[in-house]
Amino acid sequence: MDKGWGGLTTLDSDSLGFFSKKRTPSGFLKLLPTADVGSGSSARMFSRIEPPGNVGGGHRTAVGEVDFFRSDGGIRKMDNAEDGAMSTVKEDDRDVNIGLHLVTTNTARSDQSTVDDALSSDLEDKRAKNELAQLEIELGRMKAENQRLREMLGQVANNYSTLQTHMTALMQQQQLQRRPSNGAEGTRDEERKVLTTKFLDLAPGSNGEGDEMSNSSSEERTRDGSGSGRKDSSAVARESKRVRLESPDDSDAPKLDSSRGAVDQAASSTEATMRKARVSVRARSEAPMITDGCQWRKYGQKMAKGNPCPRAYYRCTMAVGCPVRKQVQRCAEDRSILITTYEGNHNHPLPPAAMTMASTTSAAVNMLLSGSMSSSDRIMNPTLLARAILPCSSSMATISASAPFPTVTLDLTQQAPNPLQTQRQAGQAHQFPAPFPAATVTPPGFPPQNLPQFLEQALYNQSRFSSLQSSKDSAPTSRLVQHTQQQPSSSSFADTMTAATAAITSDPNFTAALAAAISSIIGGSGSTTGPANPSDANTNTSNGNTGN
DNA sequence: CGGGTTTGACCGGCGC
DNA sequence: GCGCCGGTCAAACCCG
Repeated sequence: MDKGWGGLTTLDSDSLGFFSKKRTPSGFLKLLPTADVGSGSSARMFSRIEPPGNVGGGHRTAVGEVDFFRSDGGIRKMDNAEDGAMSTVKEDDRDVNIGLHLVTTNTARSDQSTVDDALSSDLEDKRAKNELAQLEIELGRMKAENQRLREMLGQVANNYSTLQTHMTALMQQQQLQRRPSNGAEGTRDEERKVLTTKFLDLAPGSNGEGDEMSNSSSEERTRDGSGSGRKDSSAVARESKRVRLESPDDSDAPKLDSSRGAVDQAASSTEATMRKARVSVRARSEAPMITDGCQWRKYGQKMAKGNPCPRAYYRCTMAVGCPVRKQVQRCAEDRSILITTYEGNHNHPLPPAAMTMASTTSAAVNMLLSGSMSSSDRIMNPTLLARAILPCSSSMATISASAPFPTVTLDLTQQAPNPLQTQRQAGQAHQFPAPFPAATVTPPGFPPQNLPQFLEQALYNQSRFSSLQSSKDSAPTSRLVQHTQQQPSSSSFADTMTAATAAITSDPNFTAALAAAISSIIGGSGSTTGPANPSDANTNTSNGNTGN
């Protein structure tokens, strides 16, 4: 099972947990393939659990002790149902979504005992083979179903993320309008005007231009390059040409939810700019590449001028024709800092683990690159932007004017000034609604309910880092989890934020995890999927790079 | 054997 | 026009 599916794996494991016991005190239980009950329903995962001896279907089953069966109307319990294991998955000629029969095999039948003894060895072999075959079949079916559920959940998360992005942007805008202007801000207005003009020159078409964009990413790219009047780089020009050749209609790429319609339209104005813009994430990490939930294939490496460390080029391989590229390079001044620059827009769903943080951070990215946040605030209030991106961190977001593309730099390497200030900032920050539905299953071994779920997810990512490290470093590195577990269950959101901030700033790996989460959404306001690259395993960073 | 990485070659933009 | 530079390609290589 894919390990990169943090959120979904937990969901699956939870769902499967009930089915995971293959034995009862009295005998085997088996998962059998679901009968053909159609497709498209997440509830159609398992059909029945049956004793191995009944595989052939002709074996009379003992009295069933418990027999849950869910038809369209719900679950009913059939006590002492005879022949329960072979109960059809149809009921009243209607397909049944889930049938779960728990039938024990502890009753020996005296009338068949002699025959059974004589044929016991053959039967055992056949049973073993049948069981193996059935398990393999079921495994395959479950994998397929699992994948389908993941896609569905990813789509739901996508839709949720997009909606939340817009809502957060609106909230941010309202807060800005309500904020009374003081003297200090007045002095900054002049700077704002200058830099606003500068930024607008860098990122044209953030509002009206995108409305005319087509749905084709390649077309958007091409038109973006030529229509803006700016001279685009050759890379983008060739890129658009190649993308058009590789996937002229994106038919190969997994489609997002077809019902996105309105949301897509609302977001289309920002996507064009986001696709052109780059987002650079600076994070301390000893690993060669931060884990961001996507799969990347390295396609080149160059020595960049002015940096003794090579720059590696990656492209997203989670979907055919995904245009997203990223560059990974260490900072020349501080080689413990990993600079990851993302470009492009995913054309496939994002993994839920990344989507959780993504839904939080995409708001700021959208604010930065769309018109929902005024340009002046984008430029001159990086702290606000950073808080929008990471409400609990002291990260800074800056915009580079010298880069060929508008480049947002998220610096996750800086430390929180002090706890009080952090708390105050956290209090001012929006209380983002949990980006994931409350029904999301908490990952195993994870702090329960109280922590805001995006932090929870981030911590879960961190736990993944830790688990990866644990192969090298035997000491469990669940420091952050311990921090959060120390929080009183009734603590307020701000208190939790403060503690989380302390945890964040004290652990470089967590910084990297946050960077990874952020980066997973960069270039895509929507979407994607996939296991983390196994090679992305972070190395041990317990050397205290953050200087704490 | 398939997929990922490495690495030299190639291409286009840009500055002089 | 030339050289530098960033970015990409693709054959060779590596690895599980």
